[in-house]
Amino acid sequence: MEIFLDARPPFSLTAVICSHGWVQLAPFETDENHSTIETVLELGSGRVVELLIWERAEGVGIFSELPLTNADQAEVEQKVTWMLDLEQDFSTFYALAANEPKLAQAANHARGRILRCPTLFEDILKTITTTNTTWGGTKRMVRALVETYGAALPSDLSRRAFPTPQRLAAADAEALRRECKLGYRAPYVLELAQSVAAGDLDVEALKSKDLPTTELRKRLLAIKGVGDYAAANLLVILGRYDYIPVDSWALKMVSNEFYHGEAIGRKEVEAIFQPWGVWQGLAFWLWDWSD
DNA sequence: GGTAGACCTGGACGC
DNA sequence: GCGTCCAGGTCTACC
Repeated sequence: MEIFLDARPPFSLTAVICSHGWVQLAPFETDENHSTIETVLELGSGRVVELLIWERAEGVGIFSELPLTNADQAEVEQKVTWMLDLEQDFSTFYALAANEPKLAQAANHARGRILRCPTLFEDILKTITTTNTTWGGTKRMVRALVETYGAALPSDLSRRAFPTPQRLAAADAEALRRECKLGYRAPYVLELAQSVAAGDLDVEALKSKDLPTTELRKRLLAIKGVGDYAAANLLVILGRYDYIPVDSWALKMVSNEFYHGEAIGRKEVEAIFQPWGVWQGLAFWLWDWSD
């Protein structure tokens, strides 16, 4: 069956797909032109479905081989709308960016939307697996989590959804360390999964626009394994751009672009983008570093 | 508030 | 093939 969703213009699915490396992490898949997203999703009903998302006039189409109940369809619509940030309005940022040559193409290419996972739980876990490792390591860890603990697609048992908190909560730290090569992150992942599964921590509530960014950051930092970089990365994913995710790559890029390659720290990065105010994280994210 | 050391893995390198 | 070194953020203890 097919579902159609509208997006606030300008919109480009390819721009969302290429917004960062998330599409390379299981269970996301894309085609060689980065024009579609395939993913496997475990729904609240317990059904596991495969979704194919493509761009169409004014929005996206979603294809599911399995027919969906009304409740399943509503959940798919809500999750895809969130994942692709279909309702976001970037007109204020585009007006500011038009005066900056390194950002002037943002509006023309409909850049700004950052690909999200269906749940913030998944985004947090994936962000933790990006810390203190290489991108190759991140991809291995996430693939192993999906293959070991994700629910299988009935029509193709080799394809799995990202594990729910409940599934991960039933694991033990040693197994996560051994099977998924999470290393010292294993107890952090387990603690988060168990807190969410037990209902002690409602991470999905952090998607709320009512929470001030400083409070939201405080709550993210309270999660074991989430430090300054991870919190800023998650804030950008959540559509809050007041902080810059400063990692070693950021230091290198900003140093080369603004400080003649000198050794710099987080404060120097923040000083460059501070004039962008509530948009500084997005200005940093979309900056054209190609020179 | 700032700093040092430990955490863990994989890749690069030298032997 | 083996051992060593290093890169990558966060946590904890300490000053």
